[in-house]
Amino acid sequence: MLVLDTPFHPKTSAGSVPGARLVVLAPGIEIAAVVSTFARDEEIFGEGEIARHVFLVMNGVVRTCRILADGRRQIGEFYFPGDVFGLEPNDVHGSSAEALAPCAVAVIKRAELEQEAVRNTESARALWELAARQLARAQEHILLLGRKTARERVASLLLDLADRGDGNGTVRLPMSRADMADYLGLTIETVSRTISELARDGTIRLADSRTVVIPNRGRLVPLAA
Amino acid sequence: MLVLDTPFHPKTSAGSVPGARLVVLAPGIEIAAVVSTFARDEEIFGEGEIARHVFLVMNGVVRTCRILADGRRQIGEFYFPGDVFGLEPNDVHGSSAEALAPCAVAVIKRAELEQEAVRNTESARALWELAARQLARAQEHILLLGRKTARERVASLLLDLADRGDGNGTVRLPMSRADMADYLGLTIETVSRTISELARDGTIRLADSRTVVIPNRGRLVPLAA
DNA sequence: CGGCGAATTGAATCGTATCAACGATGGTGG
DNA sequence: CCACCATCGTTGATACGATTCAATTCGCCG
Repeated sequence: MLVLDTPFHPKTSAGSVPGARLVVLAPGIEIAAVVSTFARDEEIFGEGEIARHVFLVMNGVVRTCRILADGRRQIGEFYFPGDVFGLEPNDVHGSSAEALAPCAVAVIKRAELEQEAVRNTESARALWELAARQLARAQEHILLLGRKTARERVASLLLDLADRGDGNGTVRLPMSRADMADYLGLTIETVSRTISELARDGTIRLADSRTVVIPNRGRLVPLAA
Repeated sequence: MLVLDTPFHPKTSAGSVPGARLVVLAPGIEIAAVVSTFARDEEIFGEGEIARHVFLVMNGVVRTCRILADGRRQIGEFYFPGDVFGLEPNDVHGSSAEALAPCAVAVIKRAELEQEAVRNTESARALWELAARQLARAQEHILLLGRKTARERVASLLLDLADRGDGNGTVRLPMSRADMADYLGLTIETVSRTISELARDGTIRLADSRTVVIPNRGRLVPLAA
């Protein structure tokens, strides 16, 4: 369940929302939010819950999941600091969201956001761009799941993580092999084997199981397509 | 290539756009558009082209595709009359779009649409909902591609098509087995075999290869999960 | 040091792809 | 109008990539 009254000391007061601060949802949208923290694997919202809020990752990492009746799980997306999640067209969340690692999340009231979009044209536009950008990422994910081999999927994820990290050639994997597998539509074992193969090739190097060094990005790129 | 000056006799004149009519992009967005027609397999826009327009299917069916260097193809979505496609966060189309069957498409200038969103708050909201709804469909597609078996994928598609069609139990498949395969992340042969199996079970009946009768929807639903 | 979850590795199995042949369908031109 | 050809769909045999099941190993925390 979502905890809104987590202890928190605001830097700024936003007036209308008690205990709130202002956060930058996107270039051009500054809005009142309450920051909540979540422990590893804690649920932020569940599939089917009423979507009263939109969320912004402050730090840590979040995953969204869908689960089939027999337990098969698919991760829709990983969200890093600065990313927005929980945008919904309906009033119900289509996926659940969980903290991959301990994290802080800005919780924005949907009603608040919609008012902001009405007040400010720039905000409305930024909001649309946010949704459209996520759609573009989803299309990339669809291509990966529909048509790429295990090796290509793993290479694609590593490159994506590298691009989202701090430019140097070292990628810290914030998620377990299980999370990678459920994102990539594979099993834990296949992900593990594939990473081992890439390391044996010399395409990557494993400092430890969660730290990948990419000595030559140009060598990994063709493997991702 | 996109043909904007296709011969067309407008029902209404929209003033600012010559040869244009007004179309309903979504409940609450009425906007000027020029209707263009496309032959089967004709490209409406290509991957990487500047995204100057947004499109509304008037009749016929459209598919969006991504192609890998070696020719592997993934269909992102099928669009039916009333559906909007070509929404892009960047200024470049991330997929190509082609007419699955001969079709008529309303072509809306992006600039025009953005002006409308600025003028009218309702339009801005509807535009956001459009993007978010497509995102929800993409998430469903991701679950299908990442975690469902061939049988579940085919069953899911048939149900989806049934729900989008005219309520009775007969579904006309507007696309080839190849298109179904590229949407479902399978091969033509697997799609064909799976449909044959469902027919052998009695779950569906094939009037002809493009016409599926679903005598008992309740029997197909559990097969889709 | 012991124990527990995460990750790796190996062997056997299974689902889907691939390769190949054949049948059905529809459009075209003689 | 019908024969022809191209395309689409179906079906069978085989191959292969990823999964499953099982056994260690690694890393971390008590």
